[in-house]
Amino acid sequence: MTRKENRISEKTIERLSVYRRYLKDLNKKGKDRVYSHELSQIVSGTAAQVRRDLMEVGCNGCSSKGYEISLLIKEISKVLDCSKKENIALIGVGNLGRALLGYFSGARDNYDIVAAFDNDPAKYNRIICGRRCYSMEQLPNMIDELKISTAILAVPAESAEKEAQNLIDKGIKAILNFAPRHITTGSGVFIETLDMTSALEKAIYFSRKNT
Amino acid sequence: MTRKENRISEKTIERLSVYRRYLKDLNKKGKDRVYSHELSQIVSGTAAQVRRDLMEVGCNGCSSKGYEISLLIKEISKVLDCSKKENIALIGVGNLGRALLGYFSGARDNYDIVAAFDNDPAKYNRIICGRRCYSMEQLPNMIDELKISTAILAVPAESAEKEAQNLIDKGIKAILNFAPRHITTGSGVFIETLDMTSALEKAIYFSRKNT
DNA sequence: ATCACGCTGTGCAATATTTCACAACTCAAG
DNA sequence: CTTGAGTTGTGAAATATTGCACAGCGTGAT
Ligand SMILES: NC(=O)c1ccc[n+]([C@@H]2O[C@H](COP(=O)([O-])OP(=O)(O)OC[C@H]3O[C@@H](n4cnc5c(N)ncnc54)[C@H](O)[C@@H]3O)[C@@H](O)[C@H]2O)c1
Ligand SMILES: NC(=O)c1ccc[n+]([C@@H]2O[C@H](COP(=O)([O-])OP(=O)(O)OC[C@H]3O[C@@H](n4cnc5c(N)ncnc54)[C@H](O)[C@@H]3O)[C@@H](O)[C@H]2O)c1
Repeated sequence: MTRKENRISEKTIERLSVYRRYLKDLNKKGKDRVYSHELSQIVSGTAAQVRRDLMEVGCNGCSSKGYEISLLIKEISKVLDCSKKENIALIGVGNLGRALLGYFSGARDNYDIVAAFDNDPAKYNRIICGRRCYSMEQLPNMIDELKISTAILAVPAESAEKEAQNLIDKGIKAILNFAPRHITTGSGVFIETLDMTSALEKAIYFSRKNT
Repeated sequence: MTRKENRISEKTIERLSVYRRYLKDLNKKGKDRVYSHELSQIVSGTAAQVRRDLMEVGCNGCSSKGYEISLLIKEISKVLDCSKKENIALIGVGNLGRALLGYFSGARDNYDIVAAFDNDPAKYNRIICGRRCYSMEQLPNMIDELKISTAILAVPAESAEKEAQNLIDKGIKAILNFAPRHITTGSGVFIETLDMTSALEKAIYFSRKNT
């Protein structure tokens, strides 16, 4: 029994999130069982890959009848979710930040953007999309008070590294970064950068290269 | 000499885009040469990987002096860019769409969101972030007229598949999709889905699992 | 009861991607 | 000129990820 636990890969975690969202949809539509080949279509993979992913959450499938949807949702959630609702902080309430705030605050079961932060005094104490915008000075207190461990970073590229380091210093454990900057971290903090520009340039490239 | 050309991988294309952005920054700062190990830091890879990526664009490095930045930018651009400026369409001018429009229209060298489309009549003909919003009926004409081959899709999840198919039917060759839906396509159309929700859920998951 | 069918779980093969490691090269200093 | 430090280009190894294929099982039809 080494220290190296059964670690689920990043790719699998992403797919589990996608499966769950789809399963919740199916559930609402009244469906109660699903086959691996149905799930495979929504992630453009194979049925085998789906079954492998689902094995990671403690394999519930039954031959010939597929997987029970509500059970699957429960098992995936047991892996993805914390026991209590997760509090998220948004840093940078600009054009993108506001859209994210409107999208992610409230309405989700397992997490919620509970506070927004900006360094523009004009925004302090304003309520934006139902959430109050605080000054950066209030960040440490709020992190402690609300037990925030994950942050969304939507500040300009120039400030991204500085603010990321700031977040890490204050105890944040994961950052979803929208600034087009790679963020280096020695610590065990998880950083996911969603780089829309490179995604768009990739799309443009393949618009010419495919078929 | 088979039909199977020297195809550059998706991952490499993404990194080339990131390198180029960084190189342009360095260039502005007056730097004129760069080593592979410097570039490796901004993509959290190894120097060897960077050198491999750069070989794909026609290896320009010189031992002991590294790569010449302006040449590298030129060579990467030769791979990533089309000869003329690429015209992009935005479908869905909601909260996210407006942010994207503000961010991606104008100011870029090699591409530009030139037109926005929505199915909400209240938005028709309004100028948003400097770009006119058209009705969906005008899409085919604009695609032909402006030779648009890449589109950004920012419509609600329920409409995403339908509108994607619509785009494909009208001749679009690549789609950057922000709706949390997988889009299936038999044809050779390139589809990149940026799923912010699964990215956030991944971050939340690893906020607990790291270290 | 039996059989055929279709699905799951999984060992193993196949790919894809990354890293290692080193020969070859450049340059500056002595 | 020679040496040494430092870098590139790249074959080969190492990993990571995916796909194949089949045994085994549950189900419904006969
Ligand atoms: N808008 C988009 O669609 C889009 C697309 C791709 C990438 N991005 C990236 O997302 C980030 C945000 O983009 P945006 O369009 O919302 O920019 P924005 O300029 O509209 O908003 C930035 C916000 O961050 C605040 N801010 C600046 N420095 C700060 C700091 N040090 N601490 C806290 N807050 C700070 C500003 O006051 C402002 O409210 C940028 O890095 C941008 O490159 C945006
Ligand atoms: N806002 C965010 O930060 C965010 C984050 C993650 C994902 N998304 C996804 O991005 C997409 C857009 O999000 P949003 O917040 O901008 O939504 P939104 O409701 O603000 O905007 C949607 C826009 O699309 C238009 N529209 C609807 N159906 C259309 C159709 N068939 N053809 C053309 N236009 C149509 C609407 O009129 C509206 O203007 C959604 O799929 C959402 O799930 C958004």
